[in-house]
Amino acid sequence: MPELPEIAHAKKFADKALLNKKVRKISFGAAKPLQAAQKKFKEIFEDQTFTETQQLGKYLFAKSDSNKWLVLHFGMSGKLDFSAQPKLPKHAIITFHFKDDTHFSFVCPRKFGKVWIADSVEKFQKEHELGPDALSISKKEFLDLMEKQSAGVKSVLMDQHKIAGIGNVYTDEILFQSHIHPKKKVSNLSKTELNSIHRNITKVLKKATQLIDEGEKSPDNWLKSHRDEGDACPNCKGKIKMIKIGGRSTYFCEGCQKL
DNA sequence: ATGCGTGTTGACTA
DNA sequence: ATAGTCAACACGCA
Repeated sequence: MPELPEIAHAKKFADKALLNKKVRKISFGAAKPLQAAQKKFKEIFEDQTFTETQQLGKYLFAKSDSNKWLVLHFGMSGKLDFSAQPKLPKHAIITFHFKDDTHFSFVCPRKFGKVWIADSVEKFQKEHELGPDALSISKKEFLDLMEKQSAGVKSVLMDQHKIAGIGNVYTDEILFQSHIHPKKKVSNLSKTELNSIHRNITKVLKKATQLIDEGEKSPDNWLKSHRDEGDACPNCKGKIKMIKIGGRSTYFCEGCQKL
């Protein structure tokens, strides 16, 4: 589920399913994702009410009346669930039960996700050395940041310490729409190319969020709809290539994306 | 049935 | 500084 657009959608889901309801009880599943003791979660969030959510990149925050924040990172397989069924979803890591017997769960089959308790979003961001949210970064900030980078452009865009929120799939999409090869060194990018990347970060992430909210799939002219080696490039009809960058499957079009 | 490769995450090692 | 490995599970395919 887990890049900025998916988390933005999850935030809206949490606004409806979690906020402004008194938490009567909390239950737990696998322990690995929990970054504090079960007892702590109970002490801080039971008999309290969540009143607001925030997002920073791939992280979702929910503030409780106890003045502490619940922080969720979705890993590769995290999702939110809300239901009135007595049976909890499979792989529920932490579940908040309400008075009317409904419950809200953070579900994470592969257990790469994490759940923290934090004092504030700002403090969490600082402690975890997270960069600015990909949708809040201005063109000037972006250009200043990129000026200091020398690595390949995909690696830089995916680095959460530099910009928070862009993952494997949307990095490929942003570079595809910017007509830039994922291995091109940031130091070799022209001003025009940097501007194009910044514009496409905003464009792709906003559009993707809107599509997810509406339950629509990605447009056919997006690379995201063609993440398959040998598939036809929606631009030039050439063959989509797959290479590995930092261990991640990277899809791109050799014809459209030049080094 | 059985086993293998793959994948939207990040942290760590060399 | 970049590449490789790992973590844990579901799924598709041979």
